[in-house]
Amino acid sequence: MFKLSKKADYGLIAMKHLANHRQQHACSASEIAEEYGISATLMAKVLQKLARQSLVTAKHGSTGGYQLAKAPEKVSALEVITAIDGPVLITSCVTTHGNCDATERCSIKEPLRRVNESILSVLSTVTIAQLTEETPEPALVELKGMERLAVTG
Amino acid sequence: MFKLSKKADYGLIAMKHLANHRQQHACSASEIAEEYGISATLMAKVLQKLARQSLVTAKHGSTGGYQLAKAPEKVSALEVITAIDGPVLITSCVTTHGNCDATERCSIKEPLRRVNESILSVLSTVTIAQLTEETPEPALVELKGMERLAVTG
DNA sequence: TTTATATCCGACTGATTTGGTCTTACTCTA
DNA sequence: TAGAGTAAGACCAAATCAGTCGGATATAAA
Repeated sequence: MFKLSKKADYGLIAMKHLANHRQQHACSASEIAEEYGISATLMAKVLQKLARQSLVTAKHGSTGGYQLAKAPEKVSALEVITAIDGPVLITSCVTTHGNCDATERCSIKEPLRRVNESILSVLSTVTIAQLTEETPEPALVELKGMERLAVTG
Repeated sequence: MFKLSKKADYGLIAMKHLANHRQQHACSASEIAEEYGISATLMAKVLQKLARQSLVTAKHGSTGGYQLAKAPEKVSALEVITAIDGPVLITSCVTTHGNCDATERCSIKEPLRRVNESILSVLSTVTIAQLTEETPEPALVELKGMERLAVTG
């Protein structure tokens, strides 16, 4: 398939929640989990990963919880996704070091890499602050040559 | 994760191969499979799916094989991918009918749907004909507001 | 200092998906 | 008619993923 893992989903939801409660107290994992009907331990695990990548700060102790480490306008969706799922690579051929077992034979590696970069750009353009239902801007990207093709999906 | 299935990969490779041998005879599944070091039966399966979606035409008999049903400039990568893997949906929340189990609580459904559409646009812009190593155009898409953010990946 | 609360971390399990194979039937060409 | 090839579905094994559990650690309050 071609989709985010549920953990990445939860990560985005959590980040959005923290952004909304930025001014207030730190939010505990169970508090966020309860609000969206997600297992508390699973949400904790997701938040731990985000903390390890310094996207959120964890505060220990009885009044502890999580808070955003940066302003929500400074955090992209891509950062959250890679923090949880690792690097975003659309094909097995396109790895970080750029090789697959059929490097010489595979004829579409380079063009797919470019497609991959385009998708990275889309994801890095979207910030946590923009993840609201009432985003004013309807289109996030404008495609070159879009008039040639209609979106078939 | 966030990547294409190998079958979709193989589908793109096969389509590209058929595009390159367009003028010549029809290519059998085993011929393509051998060239790229892929199992023949697996490649056959992939090609069968493509044939069912009318992306390629199958010719039976001893001189049979597969041929492109349309010009390579008229077939987008998105068509090939959806033919093999089904509809492209980046999150579990974003389904074709548009619901998940936490519809009311989930606060990022609509923005993610827009991100999804952007990715669909990217994939639908790329054609089989463009899947060559020596594509003249370096950038496939141009992003609105890209100057605000650098690609972190 | 003790106790309660909360995060942290790694190991573990069960279910789902996916890559890949095999078998059988069908279709066309020579 | 025989051979080459496709068509289609069942089938298996490996990898991945969602979600859980338990213990360790750090903080705050009594």
